[in-house]
Amino acid sequence: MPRAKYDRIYRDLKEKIETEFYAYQEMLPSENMLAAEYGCSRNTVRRALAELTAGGYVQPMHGKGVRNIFQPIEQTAFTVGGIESFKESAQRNKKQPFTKVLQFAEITADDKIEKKTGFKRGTALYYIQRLRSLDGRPLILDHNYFLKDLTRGLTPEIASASVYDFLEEELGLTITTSKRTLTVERVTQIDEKYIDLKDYNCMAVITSQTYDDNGIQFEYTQSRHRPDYFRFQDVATRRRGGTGA
Amino acid sequence: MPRAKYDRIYRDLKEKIETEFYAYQEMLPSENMLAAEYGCSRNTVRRALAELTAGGYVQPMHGKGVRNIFQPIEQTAFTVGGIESFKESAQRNKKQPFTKVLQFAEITADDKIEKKTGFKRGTALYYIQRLRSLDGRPLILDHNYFLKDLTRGLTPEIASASVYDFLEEELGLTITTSKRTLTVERVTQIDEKYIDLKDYNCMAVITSQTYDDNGIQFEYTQSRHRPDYFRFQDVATRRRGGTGA
DNA sequence: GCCGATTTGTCCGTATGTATC
DNA sequence: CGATACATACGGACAAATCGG
Repeated sequence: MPRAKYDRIYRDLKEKIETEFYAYQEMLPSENMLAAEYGCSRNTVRRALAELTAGGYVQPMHGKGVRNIFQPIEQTAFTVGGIESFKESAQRNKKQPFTKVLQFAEITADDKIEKKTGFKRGTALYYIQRLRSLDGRPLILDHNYFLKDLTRGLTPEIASASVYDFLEEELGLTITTSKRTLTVERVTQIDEKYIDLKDYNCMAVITSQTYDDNGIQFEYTQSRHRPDYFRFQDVATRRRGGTGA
Repeated sequence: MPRAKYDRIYRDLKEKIETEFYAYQEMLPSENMLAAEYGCSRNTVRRALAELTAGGYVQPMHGKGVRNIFQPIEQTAFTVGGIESFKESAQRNKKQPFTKVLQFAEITADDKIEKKTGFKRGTALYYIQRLRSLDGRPLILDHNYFLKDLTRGLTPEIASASVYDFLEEELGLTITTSKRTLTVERVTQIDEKYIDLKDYNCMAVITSQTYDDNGIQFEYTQSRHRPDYFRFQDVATRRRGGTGA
């Protein structure tokens, strides 16, 4: 698939920022310069810059220019960022991933599951429980609920490889947005059974509802991380007034 | 301050979504309809919709329309979202805030502080330690480092009221972006001294570097939350290919 | 302080592509 | 196939902020 022009510009600038072609705190060329350089309109450059801004790479300053504010981070822990499969995250963190499927079942949502996951009572689901290891060390316990209608054909084999690869490449599902909530919860017996927690008595927990490009929620996941190997990153921009986002 | 047109449209649509004028999973009017309705160009509508999309309110579907995917969340814990002062967060969570200043000092950054906060050695800083309570219950311990150059005039009195109000309204500072990292850390003696942790032996920790509109980092904060009253929310959108953001 | 050049911010109208129905 | 809807891209206009002379 040929990429959109703004996306190529975005990637090119991102690369230049990450490799410090532009230094930290340095000004990028003006929008007009970039437009000339890339042979496109100013609007197209602005679109690429907007995405860099949202990602915390640059900071536009009215009347002055656009400043590079990207600083590389040290990667000691397992860093969670955008919507990624475990395999992709492991790759980005340069760790060897391994997945063990602990449970694989087809279930029907009851009232309790509806309240928890958002799937209506009576909906057919796959329920998967997996233990994730990085460099041989078990760190994450995943509980997944997948909407069977949209993920038909899931098997334990796929669950131990990559569900997202299967959904996107085999089923042609387009994963779009994910609403995530991060909390800290007490360890459960299952946590203790599979993960070496030292003396920690709690886990970092990410619960997420993920939607496809039709706006249909096809996944609910609770991902329980060993606390000392967990790190979540985020860039926020300030919105004044209103009720707040 | 007169608001931009796209911002008024954004707020209006957000309001209509939150009050369920548009039902969950309902289609919004088409972009052309909205443009006609608001008396603006389609581009302006698209800008408002883009922000709603980024906030997880709607999901645009190529060739079909724009779907409302907003679901209100229950607010049992203290929910952290965008860049907000403690006062603003408390308001949004409908709790009574109270702040006790435990320490207030003017310091100079040394190597250790530089490594931790990103402020260069030799930089003049304010260091503030505060205990935050909601509805009379102490829940959060904040350690702030403010760049003195940009926050001159800070006092313990301001620290117990609202630093952000002071910075924005008195000093005219414009707070723009914040890079945040979320981890789970062991409790410290200070945590235990001020916060009733039951038998929890860890805290939810948000560290953030905050920038003004000149791209200057003026704040480094470590915010330590009692785990059972902590909740962090986020909406992510999927980016395929590349190295991943 | 003023003026003009530069730069980002907002908004418009239009054209074309692509997906859905 | 045609109508509708979102996606991308262009070019232009003007506003607002900044900076140098």
